[in-house]
Amino acid sequence: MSRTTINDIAALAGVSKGTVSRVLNGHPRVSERSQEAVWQAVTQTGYRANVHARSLATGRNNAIALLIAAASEQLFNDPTFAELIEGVRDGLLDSDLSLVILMGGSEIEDHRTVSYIKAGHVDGLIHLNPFIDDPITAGLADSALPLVLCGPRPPIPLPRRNWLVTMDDVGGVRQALDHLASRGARTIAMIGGDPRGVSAGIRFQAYRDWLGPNFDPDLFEPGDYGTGSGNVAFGRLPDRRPGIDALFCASDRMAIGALETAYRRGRHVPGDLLVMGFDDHQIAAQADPPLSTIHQPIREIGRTAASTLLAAMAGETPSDKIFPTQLVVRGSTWPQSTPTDSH
Amino acid sequence: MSRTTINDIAALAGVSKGTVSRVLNGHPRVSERSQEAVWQAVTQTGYRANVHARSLATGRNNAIALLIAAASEQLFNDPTFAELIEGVRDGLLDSDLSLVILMGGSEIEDHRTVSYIKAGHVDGLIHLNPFIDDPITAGLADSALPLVLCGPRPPIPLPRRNWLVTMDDVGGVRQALDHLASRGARTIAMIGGDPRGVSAGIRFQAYRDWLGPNFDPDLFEPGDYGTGSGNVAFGRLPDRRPGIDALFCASDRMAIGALETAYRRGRHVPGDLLVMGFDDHQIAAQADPPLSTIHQPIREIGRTAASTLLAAMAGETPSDKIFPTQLVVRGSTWPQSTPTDSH
DNA sequence: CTGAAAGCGCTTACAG
DNA sequence: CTGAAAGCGCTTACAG
Repeated sequence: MSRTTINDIAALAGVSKGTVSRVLNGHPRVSERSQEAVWQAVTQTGYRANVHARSLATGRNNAIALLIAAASEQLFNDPTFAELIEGVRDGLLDSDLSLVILMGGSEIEDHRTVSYIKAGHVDGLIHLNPFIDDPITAGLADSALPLVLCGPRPPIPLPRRNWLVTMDDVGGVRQALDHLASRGARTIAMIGGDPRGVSAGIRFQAYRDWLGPNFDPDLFEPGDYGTGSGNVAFGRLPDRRPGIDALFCASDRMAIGALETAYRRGRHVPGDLLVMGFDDHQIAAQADPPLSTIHQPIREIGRTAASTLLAAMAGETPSDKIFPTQLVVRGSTWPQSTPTDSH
Repeated sequence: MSRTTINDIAALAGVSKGTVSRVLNGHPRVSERSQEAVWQAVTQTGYRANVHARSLATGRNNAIALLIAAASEQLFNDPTFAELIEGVRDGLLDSDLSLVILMGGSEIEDHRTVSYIKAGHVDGLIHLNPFIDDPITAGLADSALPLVLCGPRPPIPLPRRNWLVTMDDVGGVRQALDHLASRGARTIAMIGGDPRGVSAGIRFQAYRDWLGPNFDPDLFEPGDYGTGSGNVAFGRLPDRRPGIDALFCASDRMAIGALETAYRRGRHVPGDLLVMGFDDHQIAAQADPPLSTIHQPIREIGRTAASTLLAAMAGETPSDKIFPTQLVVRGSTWPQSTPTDSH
């Protein structure tokens, strides 16, 4: 009934437990004979090393944590996260590290997450969406663990060893606005992202800078990246500021919400309103009309975050990675196409 | 630089490490004097016990795993999961167990998840959405760990010690269909849920049983719980089977997709089509018209799953819990209300 | 109430 | 190539 241990294997294989350990860890100088005997005993018994004993002996955990600032419904509604997580898992696939997902949100949960990490459960960290004043990140300020941020650096102290793997927010915003301008837009409004996140502020600033003297606070409405907030925001903008002929949204989902509201209000896209999203999720291509947007290589960001962390944990010194975005033009800014249901 | 250990605390407090351990674990018989000295030393140094040493000594992990069959985009689009997870976290809040989230999907990931559990990282399991032929559950068939299923029992061998915490699928379906009938529906179509999951089959069967001799395969269309699949499914149903005057969807999101398609096709809800969802998410109340639906106490299911597991881990023998559902009537089946935008 | 000691199951220099 | 032994940092009977 009691679990088989390395001693059982040693006895079965007729070697010392030191040799068992060497075989299990792929140590270079072990005789064929020993190897065979050990593997035979291992498969026969279904033996698995006790991870705690191993960690205690080596000081390593073979686990990394995926940090998520808050587990709101919004988060779970956001395809970006699903893709980012998939990417990270991809990047970990041929390491044997396990991935522990930790979420903040309430004070208790933030505290618990920080505790878990400080208790030494993991060897490295990937933070998916640091907030501006992120309590988890803040709680780790004096940690020696390597941290990879998927997003811009928040303005608070970080662990000493940290890296950035993200995409070029500012460049993406410019691509969108340049494109709208090239399509003849004169008055471009913006619906921004969740202001708790760092990138929402950066995208807003990029928009403001691009407009320069033409910037008008009435042209901007904050959102939370979700469809509903796009609906609401575009319900307000045109009343407050007439003459809007183009709309740039910080996420595809908000753009789709806005599209819906525009439709209900009888505004024709792209006929009398150009609309752009940001993300290039599946939903963008499926929208009616199909949504022009800024493509970000989310999955690759996730993968790269993982490989960067692996490198850092191996003692290398990887570099930050900022991926370029890419303009994707579809019906919502494409005057030629007249979207119809039939045909 | 090296981490403080129990020995450092013992030295600082002037007691043996046995006493330190007793204080830390709240052992009943320790002198005030020792307690104070130890806590003082602990706070002064910021000491935290090494979890691996502790686990090795006690044989316990103080961690449980939350299993998710597959991390598709659909999953992350589903508010049910967010709520369920929140509920579980709620239920764990005043234990000091940590929650490790493990996901399956590909073969590698399923294997990895099973491995992680078998390697002895956790003391208990909560499975959020067992599939009919769930590879993770199957991999754990001979496990001695307690398992709580949030959903119906899949037709494959489970760990010996398992419990169900879920809601009454069949009752919910009947409530919906009875309600539609009471509103005068004659020909009720259904859009079903993700057929990989166990409850989708049960809901379909309940629908079929309810219709009895009136059941017609052409009235049923499978979906995946997501909005898009509601759109698609309701795009097909009326063409294939004229005369449909009511639609029951296995999720609110599919119902909203169907509502959209109905709107575009000029069908008036509830005037010439009654529509019901299932879940009672926020989005149901916000839909246009507001969606009648079947309320399930998701958050409480999550909380109860956690407390049931805690009880099982403490050696008690909790009972299964099947929560009743509740009918929620709104505009989509409420003939009196004529939804309009402007008041 | 508390100390000394054994033990949890591994890994890894150290000799040979 | 390999065994014997020390050590990782805790917990917990066992005495006292």
